[in-house]
Amino acid sequence: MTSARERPTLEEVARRAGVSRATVSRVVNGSTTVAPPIQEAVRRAVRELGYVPNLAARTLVTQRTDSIALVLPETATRVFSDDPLFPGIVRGVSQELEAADRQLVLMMAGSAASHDRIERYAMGRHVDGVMFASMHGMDPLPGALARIGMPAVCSGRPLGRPAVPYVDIDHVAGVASAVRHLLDAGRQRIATIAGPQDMVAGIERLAGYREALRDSHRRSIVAVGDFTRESGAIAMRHLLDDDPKLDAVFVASDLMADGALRTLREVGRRVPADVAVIGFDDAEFARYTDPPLTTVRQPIIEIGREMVRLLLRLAEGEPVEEALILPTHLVVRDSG
Amino acid sequence: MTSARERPTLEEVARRAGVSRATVSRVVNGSTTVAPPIQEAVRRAVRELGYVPNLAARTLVTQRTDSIALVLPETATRVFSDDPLFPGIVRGVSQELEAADRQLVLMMAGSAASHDRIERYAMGRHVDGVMFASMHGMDPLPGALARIGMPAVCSGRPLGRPAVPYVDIDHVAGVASAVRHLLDAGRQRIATIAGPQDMVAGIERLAGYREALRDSHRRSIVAVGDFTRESGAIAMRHLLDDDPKLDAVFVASDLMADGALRTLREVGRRVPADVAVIGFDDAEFARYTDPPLTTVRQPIIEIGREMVRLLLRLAEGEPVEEALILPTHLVVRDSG
DNA sequence: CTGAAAGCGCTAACAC
DNA sequence: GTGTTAGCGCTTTCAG
Repeated sequence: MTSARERPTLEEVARRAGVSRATVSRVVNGSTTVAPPIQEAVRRAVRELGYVPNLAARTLVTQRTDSIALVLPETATRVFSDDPLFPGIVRGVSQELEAADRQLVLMMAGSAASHDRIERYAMGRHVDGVMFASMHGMDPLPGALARIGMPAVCSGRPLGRPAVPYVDIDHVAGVASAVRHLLDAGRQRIATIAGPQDMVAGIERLAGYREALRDSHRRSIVAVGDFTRESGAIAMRHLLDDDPKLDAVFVASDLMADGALRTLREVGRRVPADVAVIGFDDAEFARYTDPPLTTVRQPIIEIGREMVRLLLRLAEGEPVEEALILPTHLVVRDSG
Repeated sequence: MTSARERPTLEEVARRAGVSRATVSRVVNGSTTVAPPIQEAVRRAVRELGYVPNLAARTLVTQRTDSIALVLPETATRVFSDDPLFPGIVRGVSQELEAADRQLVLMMAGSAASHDRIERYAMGRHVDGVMFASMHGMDPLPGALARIGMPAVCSGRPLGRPAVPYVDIDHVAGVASAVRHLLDAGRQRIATIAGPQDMVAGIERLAGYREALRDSHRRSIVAVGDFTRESGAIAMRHLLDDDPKLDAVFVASDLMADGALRTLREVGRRVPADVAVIGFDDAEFARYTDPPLTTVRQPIIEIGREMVRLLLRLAEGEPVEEALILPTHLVVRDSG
């Protein structure tokens, strides 16, 4: 079915068209400095031979591939779970890359082995730049790439000293707006379900909560989840055990908030009458939960787009800001 | 931040280690025929210089990239929608590729421009092989790739004369088992919600339905959706308009079946008392619909894995079967 | 406007 | 075991 048919090279096209390799190269790459009749002859030869340029050869000399990687340090299962973050980032990135006529190469690194493979891939200059999203812990890869001159950017401030530019949102301000809203509504015991503490979004949102509560002299009531719906449901139970009288909970993601809502329903607490719930993300489904979720909106698609813009400028050698912090805002619905 | 720092080449490493390029190449590629002390010297030079092989150069001579593309001719939005097919395929493919230590590059082609870009990418030998899933209409790309000797496989029989090997399921048999189940339960008026008629899964499942009904001399009642939940809900309304007395419906995907369930609930029909519903896919959520969905299970992860196996053998030049048809089986739950 | 020639960085025979 | 050498297929000065 698939034969190892010899592929024609520039050389052969040139011979057939009766010109030099250089001329064929010019025509193939759309140079205008070639006489029309010759252009035509070359094009015909290309067509007849079914010539397709060898990208590796081209890359070797031009030092560019016109493709950009987006690496998600997660398993495929996780990336394709119901977490709305991944689709949002990918959509934003796709849109912007499309506009720049660059190929998006999506890579998932759920294991150490795949992380290594991606490292070789990116360090080997198989792409012109690399974007990271959903990073855990202190991944040395962005820094390593930057060190060898490979453009790299992150979504979410990298933990540790940021070695590459990043775009993130103002987590602390976002959480503050949520907590303030709860306080204004007269809530007394405000708990939180935090995200994983190896991710900056988890850490910052918890910090934001603590800070906001400290300002109003309340005590923190904390449970930690991992951004999945299930972990939210479980965390809510813990919270209820810890303080049966809590009357509000700020949840670090809508998915976890949905899980929390389920638990509250199961134990017979009314939302928002007994317990107010505020999520984070403003995921599509937050409008359809029962009751619809009050949540902190983050411009997730915009994050994807900004990453691309940053990366392309970096690749052009232009100076770029160290960080781009996008604003969030509270979307009030029925849950709190 | 990112400097265009000169990257060391084999040459420089060789000079520093006081050996030849060939020796460095051997060490880097793990050849055992190098004396241990020299190996050590080379490794040190590599480390000190931060040498990383240039993949384009390597590819140019070896003619391989160790990466494989999975192209999904859909927009990112669609790929990351709630359709469980994409995650399943990607998971199966990832697992198997991981085992083979190949890099997966995922490409989405939601527009004509991106389809073109992918064509250049694949034809240009940026990858060692290409897998296609979720194909619409008669895409010429798989055939074009095969023609230039680039290994390619599809999931789902390509429309038209298949130019490349493919793995698919036995749609007709799967549907037949569902319809037979309905018949055995004494259902009289069995309708169907078909999938899009530009996709083989849509076409075949409808054909299976027609065939099964013809055998039992019933009349067909057909509405067509596009595999989304929403289209299932709408199609169900049409069906009810067409034949208010229908007492069963075979739906070509679980997502559409879920939409149909919603419509039935809205118009006050009980499932399965008034109307039996059978879906297709055995998606995870089918267990949690109200009522839980009877459905035709297809081994979706296995499809992904088999695609990879086929592709790798193809790439090795081994002979492969034209098609691999995986079995389905009915999973009976409460809906019908 | 076109061609000749010099590599891009690497691997793989083939000598030594 | 290790080095020498000849390219892989392309772009890009530089002449003409």
